[in-house]
Amino acid sequence: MRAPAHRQVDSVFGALADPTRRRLVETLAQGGTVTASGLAEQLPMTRQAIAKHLSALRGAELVTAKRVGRETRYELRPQPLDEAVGWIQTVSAEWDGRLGALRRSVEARRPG
Amino acid sequence: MRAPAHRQVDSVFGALADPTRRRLVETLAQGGTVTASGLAEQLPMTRQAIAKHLSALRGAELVTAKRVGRETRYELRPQPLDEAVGWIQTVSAEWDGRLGALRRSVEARRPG
DNA sequence: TGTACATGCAACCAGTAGGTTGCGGATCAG
DNA sequence: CTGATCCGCAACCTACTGGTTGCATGTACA
Repeated sequence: MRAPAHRQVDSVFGALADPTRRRLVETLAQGGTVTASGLAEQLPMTRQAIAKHLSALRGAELVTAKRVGRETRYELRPQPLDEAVGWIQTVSAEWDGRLGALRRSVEARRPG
Repeated sequence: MRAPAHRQVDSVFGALADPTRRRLVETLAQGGTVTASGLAEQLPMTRQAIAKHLSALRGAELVTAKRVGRETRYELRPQPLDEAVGWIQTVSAEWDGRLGALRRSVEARRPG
């Protein structure tokens, strides 16, 4: 792995920050329309706007693009989502651990 | 619950999209310095910039602010992170389910 | 071959986001 | 009281982002 995990977490959270992009991810997860034009029909914006969003998702490696004839099929690739979940769980665990330590210290201080 | 979950997911992913903000969350999770001035000393930017970021985190309810004397103590509040993880897991589950259905259909079609 | 559809690329535009500086108001220490 | 902090608010600037339009390319098909 060439790129450090930080970069990926960054691009993944960045990609997920936009509601339209999350909507696209949801649609792709459900196996919905997989071309930019098809997706554009379901949303109030241009095909090019959708294409840009798909490009961002591809940048985060959340989506793969495969050209089939004259159309481009997009497919979800959920692995990078694990990176995001991993970051969150690390932070949560650290926080919980610290809370646990605090709790123990309080109980030690007040042994009644 | 007054605010629909969508809004919260939106603000949470939005807050987490910025590297500086994630850094702040990590520091707070480790129980590090909890005032804007203190955090500013550890990062190459102004106290006001940090304050803005903390404001964004507070907007996502990822952080609570408590005034103590002349300083403001910030504390992590990890619950909203669960919303984000929930969204991701929903998407992943749908995708996996669809892949499972596809696999079953393929096997049914090719019963050798 | 000619027409219609699906893309990609580039230019352009308005709004927002991240950052800075410059205040003025509280609060603690001497 | 005075000075040193710590803070919040507001104005301002720049860069990026989300969107649009226009155009040129490539593929399907009659």
